[in-house]
Amino acid sequence: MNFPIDPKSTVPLSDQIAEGIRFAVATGRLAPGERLPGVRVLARDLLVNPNTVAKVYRDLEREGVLRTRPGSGAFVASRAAERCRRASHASVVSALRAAVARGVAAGLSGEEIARVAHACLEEAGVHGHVQ
Amino acid sequence: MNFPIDPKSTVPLSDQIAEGIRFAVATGRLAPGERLPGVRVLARDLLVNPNTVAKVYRDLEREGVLRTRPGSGAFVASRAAERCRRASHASVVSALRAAVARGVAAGLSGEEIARVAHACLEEAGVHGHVQ
Amino acid sequence: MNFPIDPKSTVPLSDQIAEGIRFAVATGRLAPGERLPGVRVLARDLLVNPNTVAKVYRDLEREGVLRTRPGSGAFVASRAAERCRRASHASVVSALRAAVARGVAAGLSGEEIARVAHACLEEAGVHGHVQ
Amino acid sequence: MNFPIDPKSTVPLSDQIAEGIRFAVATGRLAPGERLPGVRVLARDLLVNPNTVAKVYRDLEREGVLRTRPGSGAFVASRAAERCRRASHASVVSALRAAVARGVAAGLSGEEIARVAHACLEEAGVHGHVQ
DNA sequence: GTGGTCTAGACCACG
DNA sequence: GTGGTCTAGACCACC
Repeated sequence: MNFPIDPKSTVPLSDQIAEGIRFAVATGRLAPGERLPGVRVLARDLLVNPNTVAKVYRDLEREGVLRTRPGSGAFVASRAAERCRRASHASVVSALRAAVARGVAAGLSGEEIARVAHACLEEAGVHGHVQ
Repeated sequence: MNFPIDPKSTVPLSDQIAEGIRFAVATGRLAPGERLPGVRVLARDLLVNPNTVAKVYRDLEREGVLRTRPGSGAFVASRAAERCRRASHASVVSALRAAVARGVAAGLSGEEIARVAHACLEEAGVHGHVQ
Repeated sequence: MNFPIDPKSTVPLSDQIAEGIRFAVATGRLAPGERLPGVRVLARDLLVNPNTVAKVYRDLEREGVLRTRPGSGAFVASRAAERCRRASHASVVSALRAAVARGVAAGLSGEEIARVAHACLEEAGVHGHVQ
Repeated sequence: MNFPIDPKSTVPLSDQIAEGIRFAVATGRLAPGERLPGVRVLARDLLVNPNTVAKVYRDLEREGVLRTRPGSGAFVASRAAERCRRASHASVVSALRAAVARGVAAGLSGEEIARVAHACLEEAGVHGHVQ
């Protein structure tokens, strides 16, 4: 349960945190049935207000990703992995689409955008090839 | 002066409009010295409140992209092109970097991310190659 | 008819120009009966829109400082000198009072304010003494 | 957080409020780290619209005088005191310089200007000596 | 017509 | 409760 949060981003903290959790579930870093850190603990880890984390847990419960049992905490729902994989993939696609669109708007050619994307991949250490 | 605005995005309208103008300047679609549409005109075009556009003009003036002369209009500053090119490029790079990071967080391999990026490029019609 | 104008000041251009004329009349640099430069001429000199100068002439006429004769220009009114002296003195006093008040608000002591005032006088080359 | 506001002045309310805050910080009446009154509270105190105060806070944040934390309030930045002292001093000097220049333009001698300045100091109760 | 400022009041995310 | 953004509409000085 360690993911980066950007308080200055325009995307709401709660959305960022929810995505972080969805991704952790999607990749198996949080297994179905596993217990999440308590609201206060996670809030302190992320330097965020407990209310914000509580809202995230509530939202994810409604989304079917978590099940919260009052008094004993929040747990990854049994069917959550597949659901999160789909959501994560869609979110990545839309982020890439937006980034590419931004490059186009900035007047970059496809080659230039591809070159930048390549650099980003290398920088991330995942070694995709962009020619 | 035609760029898309998404009122439902979490990024503020004023930021979107400012970026649209920066991009237009960066690509030369708005030349140094050229006059921008009036606050009320652009506001009507973008289906936005005049105050929002006014704020954008004011911010871009402080940023050195525009020179605004009350009573006569807002104009692209002489040194704006290079400044905007740098800003635009930086903004594209950071968007791509964030998108790739998101892909990594979602557990995608470099190849998968590259494949998606390729698809986005094709979809955008700029035909960069991502293998 | 040469006085400085600051387009970026919050005080309206027309007020600044009107004051410049009042001061010129008060000091005799514009004598009663003398003809002022034409609206367009003064506007070009001051890098200002003719409408603005026209408004100033109108205002000063209503104030009794000028008399405009359609077709032949604007002239300093006969009783204008004394009137302008009074107005100028009042304006100087209020400017000084405001400046001192600002110094007090900034937490400066009377001695510090006096020292700064002294420096300003010397800088202006009029050699008043501030101890 | 008590300073006078003049709604009839040509200088914008927001500028007046910003200066009031800068002065308070410069004189230590507002210490680094201290929390400012909420936007709505200060607005009510000054008989001004909350948006106006919000604009001031935003501008002062950009200026590095405040650090604003959405949801918890606006705070005096740690390095703000020195910055404000400089800004305040500059503002006082320029006001005095302008007032003296005005006196010179009005045809007053250095002695006359100094006498008026003296009177203003006494009137302000700070007892600087202007001879 | 232009931009600049201000008011009034709404919604949102966050503490 | 906090600040941030947006809408709606007003007045002003200037072109």
